[in-house]
Amino acid sequence: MGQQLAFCGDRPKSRPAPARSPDVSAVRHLRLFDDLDLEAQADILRLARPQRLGPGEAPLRQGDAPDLVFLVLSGRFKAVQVTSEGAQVVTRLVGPGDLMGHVAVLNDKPHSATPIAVLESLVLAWNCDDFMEAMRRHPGFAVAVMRGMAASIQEAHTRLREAATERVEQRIAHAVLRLARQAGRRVANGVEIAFPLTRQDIALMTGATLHTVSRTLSAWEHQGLVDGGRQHLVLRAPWVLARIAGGAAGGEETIASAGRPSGE
Amino acid sequence: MGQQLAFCGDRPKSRPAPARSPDVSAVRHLRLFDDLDLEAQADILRLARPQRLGPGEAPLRQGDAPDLVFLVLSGRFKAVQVTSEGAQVVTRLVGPGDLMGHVAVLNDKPHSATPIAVLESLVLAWNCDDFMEAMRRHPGFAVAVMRGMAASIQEAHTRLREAATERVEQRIAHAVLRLARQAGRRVANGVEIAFPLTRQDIALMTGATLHTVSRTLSAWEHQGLVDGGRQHLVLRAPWVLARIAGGAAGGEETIASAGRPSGE
DNA sequence: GGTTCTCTTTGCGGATCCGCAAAGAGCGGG
DNA sequence: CCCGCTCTTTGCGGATCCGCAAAGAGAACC
Repeated sequence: MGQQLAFCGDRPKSRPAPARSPDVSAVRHLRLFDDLDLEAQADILRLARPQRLGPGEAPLRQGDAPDLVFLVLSGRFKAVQVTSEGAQVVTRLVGPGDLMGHVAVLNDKPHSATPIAVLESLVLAWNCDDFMEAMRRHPGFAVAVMRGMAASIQEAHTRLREAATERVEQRIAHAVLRLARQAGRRVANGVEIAFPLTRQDIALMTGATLHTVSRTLSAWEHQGLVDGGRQHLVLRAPWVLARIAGGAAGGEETIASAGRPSGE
Repeated sequence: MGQQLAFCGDRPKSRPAPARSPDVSAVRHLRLFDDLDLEAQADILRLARPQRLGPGEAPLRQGDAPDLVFLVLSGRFKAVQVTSEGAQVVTRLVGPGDLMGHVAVLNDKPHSATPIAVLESLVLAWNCDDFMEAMRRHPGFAVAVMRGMAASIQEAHTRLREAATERVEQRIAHAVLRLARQAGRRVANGVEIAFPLTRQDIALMTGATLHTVSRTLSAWEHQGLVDGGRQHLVLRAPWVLARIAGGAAGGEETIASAGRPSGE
């Protein structure tokens, strides 16, 4: 918090053992550990320290020196980037199996965003030296981390393309569909975004204003495409939203007018 | 040059030695090989095959299955992504030391963009299996690859923020400054973008139209901030452009009206 | 239960920037 | 040397979407 830019090796290598060492069973189902044998998993986990965060809390802050790497076990975070002028963006949504802080550690630059918990969350924290050492000792781990980064790059480039070529309504459609894929839960009327999400959040993800997002969602609600609510959203007709995202003008489209939902 | 693309693994593991095995001296100055000893460098290079591409040529194409990974030794590429509707974006600029195709290989998905050479270029190509094997065998190499990916993520997120929060003129300013940093060459009147760059290219990088870019550059040229030309651009007053990028309105700004160029 | 706060909705004017159109300018090829 | 190509410039109308403003709705707190 108040600490100056201090690089990752300032802390003594042999620090006191963490309160409780996390159990392998907590992570073995994550794709990050797929390729690793039990011994490697245990070796990596031995260095990790569990940490719990409530909504609104952040494990690290934009501008901080990169000293820790986090793995999300449960819960969800939104990574918010703030410019010097005060403008904000949500660069990505972080869920179970995703890492936080590794990009800054690898770049050896200050963290470029603040991941804010939107749900009660459980994470594992590594000292960044330990994290790098784990990757050097277990190449399979390094490759798994890279896979996650590759997915992150693809998503960023996809959003970049959307931002450059699509109108606001299409971008919002893409955003909510992506949210449904990443954090959706099947409910009676459709797919629910499974964490508190404000219109403002969607605006920060799409480069639109709060007002435009509200107007768009209202219109969709009148057409029966979504169910809105305070920090709450249910997609009733994802396939129609997909058509809107794909470029169909949002005119007089209704649930019935486009292909029905066969498989997901 | 005219050789066909072969799938990843189609070729026998112990294939005949390439026409000429690339020399370690060609890559040892690249950051990608910084942490590796000579033996490791040689081991990785042994599997690589050099390839030359002229302007307009592409080592791989969007939609192709990921079978090869390329390292740029010299020259430059622009990565172009095309949507099904025909809209285009330039997702990134690739120069010496950068990789191409690795993201798709790691994701095990088709390539999401086509890197088009804008200069006579020399690259090294790995069979993707060999590339993965090299990373597993040399963790330092894997980490170096990751550093490049981390930089790529940061740049993408930066552009995402710009696209979401800035006006066109600011985005163009940011884009040309980034170009100058990545591919700039000091000349008498300022910094020259050292490869053929059309207004259309800048438009595809900023999410603007060709016309708006042309208008903006014309205005800057009248103010003496840049020297334009066919596929050609020289930044005469990068510090003023930096002010514009930072949010200063592009009104009656001249070279003299803002801080002078002390250091770079 | 009332108050306060955040979040959401909706209206309206206007700046930005696209989209179409057409004419100039540099460059290579026949 | 002229032709044809691509790239660039410039004008103009109009749609999109922001920015300001203000009221309504839901949840939390005392």
